[in-house]
Formats: sequence, structure tokens, C-alpha cells
Amino acid sequence: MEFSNLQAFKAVAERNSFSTAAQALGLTQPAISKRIALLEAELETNLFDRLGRSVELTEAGRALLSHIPAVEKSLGHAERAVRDLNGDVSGPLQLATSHHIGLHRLPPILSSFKRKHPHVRLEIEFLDSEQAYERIRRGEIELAVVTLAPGNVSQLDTEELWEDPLTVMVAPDHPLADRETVTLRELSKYAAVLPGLETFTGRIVRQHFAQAGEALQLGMATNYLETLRMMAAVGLGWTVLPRTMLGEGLQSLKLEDSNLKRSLGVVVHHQRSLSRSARAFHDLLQTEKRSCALPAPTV
Amino acid sequence: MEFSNLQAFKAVAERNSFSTAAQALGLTQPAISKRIALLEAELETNLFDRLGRSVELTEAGRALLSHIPAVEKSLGHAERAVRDLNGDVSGPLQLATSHHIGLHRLPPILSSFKRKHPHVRLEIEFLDSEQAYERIRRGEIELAVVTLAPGNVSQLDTEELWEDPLTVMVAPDHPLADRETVTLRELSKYAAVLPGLETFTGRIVRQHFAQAGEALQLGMATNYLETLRMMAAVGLGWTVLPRTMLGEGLQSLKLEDSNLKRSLGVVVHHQRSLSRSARAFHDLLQTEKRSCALPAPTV
DNA sequence: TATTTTGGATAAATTATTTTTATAATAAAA
DNA sequence: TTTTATTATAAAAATAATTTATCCAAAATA
Repeated sequence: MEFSNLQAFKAVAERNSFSTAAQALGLTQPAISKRIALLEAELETNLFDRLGRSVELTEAGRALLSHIPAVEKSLGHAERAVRDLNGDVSGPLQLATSHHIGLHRLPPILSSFKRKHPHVRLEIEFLDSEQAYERIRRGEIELAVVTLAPGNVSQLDTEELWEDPLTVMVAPDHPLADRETVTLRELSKYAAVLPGLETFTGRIVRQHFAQAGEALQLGMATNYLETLRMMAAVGLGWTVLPRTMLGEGLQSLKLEDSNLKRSLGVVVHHQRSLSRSARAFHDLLQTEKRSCALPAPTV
Repeated sequence: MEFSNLQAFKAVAERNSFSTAAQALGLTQPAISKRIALLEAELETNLFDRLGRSVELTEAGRALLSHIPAVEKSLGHAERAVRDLNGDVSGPLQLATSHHIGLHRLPPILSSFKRKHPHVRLEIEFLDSEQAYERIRRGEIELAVVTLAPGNVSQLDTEELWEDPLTVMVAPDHPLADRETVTLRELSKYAAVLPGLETFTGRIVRQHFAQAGEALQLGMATNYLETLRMMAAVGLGWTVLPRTMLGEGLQSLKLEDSNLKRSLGVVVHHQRSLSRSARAFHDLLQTEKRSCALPAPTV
């Protein structure tokens, strides 16, 4: 029971005529005859009585005709459901981000998105960058706004949204506090509090020291930058934080021989297609990036 | 959106694989690829993400899949409705008959039919034979059990069920009452009460007289045989009635030179197919005819 | 990292199906 | 009876679907 044959059947039933139905469908009369014959063979019963000059539904034909609207309706709904995805954006949006980005970068974007697409239910998960990468890879989350890994990562597409300069920070009573500039070697003499290895930020700093052949005196580590900042402020050691987090109780030290930075950006799967809501969010991020070459907000 | 393509889509979605879906449907993998491509072109959207080794529904695909059961259901119902016509007989049965047949011949058949097919709603219409013929011809009624027209009638199929011998009847006080036999010429001298021209019974009698070149003295006519019988009984004239209606207050006269008879039978359209209930009734009539070569019931 | 394996896409050839053209058959209308 | 209108049918043509063979990309394996 192909749908096109049912349509032919309906056209004939509505006109009690094969030939005018054929005209209406832009086909020839024998084509209609064949389609009806196909249905009749499939259902093993006649659908029309062939009276001399016209044609009339049989009992079986009437039974079938009465079900055509339901079939059309169900098919119409199915098509509608698919096409409606191009209309108003709705449905859930699974989004991962870091506490830091969620706190300092995303709020204006989220509120603008919520205004534009009020029917999207935002499901935000706070994760380390690496965890986020892994969940995107597995398709468990559509989109992440996190610290980008240096270099390319297989199966993922990334796009930088913000350059986030990092800077060394110490408490005002730290021995290095009044220095204009410091070297990595000098820093390596003092205790450090840094983000864990499972964050790209932590890896960036460590890699930097490793390349210079300098060791690190690691104190306790946490991935939550606000906490890190607090630990540095109470004097547990020097740390590296986004310059934008500079503020009361900490002062920044300029590195003599290099500068540190990380990229914040959006990560998606390279093959999986995005849901409408994810695509909308992705698009919004890009326009924000272009329009707002503004300085990042302070803490 | 042909149904077979939707089935292919469903098969792929259930397995996240084109090739195993192909196996399941007894087709090759490229055939499935093409069917999915057709759907995707029609809906102007991808239904699957082609990940390296497997395949996964897109948002559009998920939307479509959720509607497949409804489509299957509506199509299943349609097919079911047609096929169920071969099961239990039900629905309305439009049947025409004459008062006489309805009163004297049909009751046992109707009750047997009702017992066999309790779900059929009998819609009986009492009509003159000619009216019944016309309504059958127009397809307004499926089946009639009436006096059959002499000879063939275009567009209709008839089948005799009972031979109904007719006889001349008079009241006991009629001048011809004590005669053993009468001739048409003798009858033509007396007033007659006969069924109208619109009944075949009336026409049979008139034709008989016309062939013999004899005139008829017609009194008032009615088509309702019971009334005719009453009129003859009270002395309004001689009449012709089924021999089975002979009884108190009337006596029959044997015609010297001929004998009159009519056929009672069933009439259907020669091309239109009968509904299940009509076919069942038609079949029952034929078996009754064969089994009951019994004498007809008396008044 | 290189190689093999797996699964989908694609092109060409083949096969099936559908459609058309032309004609027959039939019944209704003139 | 002839004409006309309608569907059925056969053969040819056109179209569509399927298969075969091959390619390509991504994963798995060595």
C-alpha cells in the first residue's frame, strides 16, 4: 500500500472516474487503472464496480476510503514535525562549560539567547575542559564552551571565542610581590597553586615550565579558579590566572621571558549534526565574538 | 514519502546501520542508501549523521521516527477495515420487497438470516415491483425480493425463487361462483378488481386478456393484494390472486383455456457488487429455494 | 604509525516498474 | 444502429530501483 497509490484511489473515488482522476493527477488513464489494480491485488478485493459509463466504490472501497484521511493526517504530521524544525527553535540544549566561563563570559550571551529563543530549555553542566571534550566526543553533550586544547583534537571542531591572557599572581606579602618582572626560574623556587592536569589551563602552565626546563613546587591544586585565587591571596603560593581575575588582595607579576595565554572557545563534534537549538547557540556565539571585540569583563 | 521508504528509514533507525537494515529487508546496502537519500531530499534535511563506523539519527530523524508508529497504525487500520469485510457480516442491508412477499414468504427467511448474522441491520422497504426494479437499477437499494418481470430486464439480474400460481377468485354470491371453469370471454363480462399497471402481477393479467383479444371491466384498483382480496370478497368483482391466498369468503374459478402464474424472485444489479450482508442474504435465498421445495404457506 | 577492516557513498549496468501510446471492448446515449 | 464515453489491455518507451563493483573515510589492529 504505497501512499501514491492511495492518492490515486482517493482521486478516483472523489470523481467516480478513472480518466478525470488521471487528468487531475497529470497522468494518463491507464496509469490510474494500473495503480488501482495494484491496490486491488494487494487487498485481494475490488475497490470499484466498473459500471458502463462511470465507476462506483464497492463496500471494500468505501471501507478503505474512510481511512484515507487518517493516513493522510499521520503522514502530514510526520512531515510537519520534520519541517517545523526549521521554524521556531525549541527543545533542550545540552551545554557544558567551566565555572569560570559560566561566571564571567556566558551570562550576557545566555540572557540574549534566552530572549531570542524562549522555548529552549538550557541544561548547563559544569565540567573540566577535558571531561567536556570527552562528552562531546561521545555525543552526550552537543556543545561546550571551555578552555580550548592547544592544537587540534581528533573528532572535534573548535573555535576560539576569546583570547584569555594569563598572568602570574601573588599576594601582596609574597617575597616576589614588589618585583616588576620575574623569570620562570625565580618562580620555580616558590610554592605554586595551579589548576589540575585535567584542565588545559593547568597543562598550559606546566608545559611552559617543562619547555624551559624548570621544575614546579606544587601545593594543593583545585580546578575552580575562584578558589585558586583565594588560596593565592591568603599566601599559599603564587598562581597563574586569567588577567581578568586580577583584583583586591592579589597583584600580577610580569614574566620576563615569555607570556602565557589560553583560548576560550566553543567545541562541537566534527560529524554529528547539531540540534536546532545548539546551532542557534553556536551561531549566537560567533556573532557575539565578531561584535564584541570588547575587553573581557572584570571580576 | 512512500511507505516503503519510511519502512527502510525505520529499519535503519532501529539498527543504526544501513547494511544490517538492508539485510533485514532483503536488499543490498546501496538500495537502502538510495531510499534514505530519497527521503532526505524530499524533506530537505538529513535524517542520519554518518559517523565513521555507525550512523545516528539527527534531530530531524528523531522527529520523523516518532511519527512512524502513527503512520503504520493508520495504514494498518485501513487494510484491516478492508480485510475484515471477509469476516463477520455486518452493516446495513437495504432490501426491498412487496407487502405480499414480506407477509407470506419472507418471515422464516428473515428470522433465519437474523439468527445467522445478528450484526446486520435490516432496512426493509415495501415497494411495487417496478419501483423496486428502478431503485435497484439506480443503486439505491441492493436487493429486492419481488414479483419478477416477464422476460429479461436490462441492467438487472433476476432469479426466480418461487412459482406463484395465480387464480381467478370470486365471492360465493358472484354469478360465476358455482361454475367449474370459466373462459376469459365470460370474465370480460363482469367487473374486475386487479392490481395496478405498475405491478407486474397486474400486467400479467392484462397481457393475458389482451392476447386473447378480450376487454376488461376494471373497477378500482389497488396494489395491496390483501385489500384486493377483501374487495373481491365483498362482491366488488372478480380478481386474480395467488392461489395461496384462497380462503374464507372467496372461491377460485378454473380458467378453461389457460393458466396464469407469476414468478417471485430476487433482483440485483448486474454489475454492482453486493455488500457482504447483501451477498449473505442472496446466498441464503438460494439455499432456501433449493431446500424448501415445500408448498408455500397459506394465508 | 602503518595496515587492515568495516560501513556508507557512488557510478555503471542491469532489472523492474511505471507510464504512455495505441487499440480493444463495453455500455450508455443519441 | 451508430456514436460516444469510459475502462482494460498489450506493446513500447521511459523512468526508477536495484545490484555489482568500487571508492572513500574512519576505526580497529598490528
